[in-house]
Amino acid sequence: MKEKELRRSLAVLPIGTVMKLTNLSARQIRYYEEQDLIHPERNAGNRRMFSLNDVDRLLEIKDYLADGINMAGIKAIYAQQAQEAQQKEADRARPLTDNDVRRILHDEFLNLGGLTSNQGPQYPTH
DNA sequence: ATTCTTACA
DNA sequence: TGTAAGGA
Repeated sequence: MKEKELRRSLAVLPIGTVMKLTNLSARQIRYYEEQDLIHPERNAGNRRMFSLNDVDRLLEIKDYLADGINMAGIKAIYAQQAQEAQQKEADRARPLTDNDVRRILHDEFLNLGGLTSNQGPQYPTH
């Protein structure tokens, strides 16, 4: 199921198409790029080329804005998501250490006592 | 015809 | 954010 993501990442849409797909003005789209909320590629003629992921991202940005969130807020959201993604990536490559096991066992002990309510930190499964 | 950058009676 | 100007 990785061919799909590859296609969604292909930058094949000119700004005019993206404008119709998102109902955003070229001005707004370029401004969001300036704010590093999106990173469309450039073709040989310096024309911006967007991927389907870029379009989704723009629609997402539009929703956040409609909910009253400002540029800084949106940047913060994506910054955090990027951070969580990196954390997940880090856990993927690092096998559990003895300390990890101890911590996991300790946390489970607390959960059994009903001392906590929600999910605590997640650990690699293999 | 489209899109790009820069700038603001 | 819109829009005009001047080039690609």
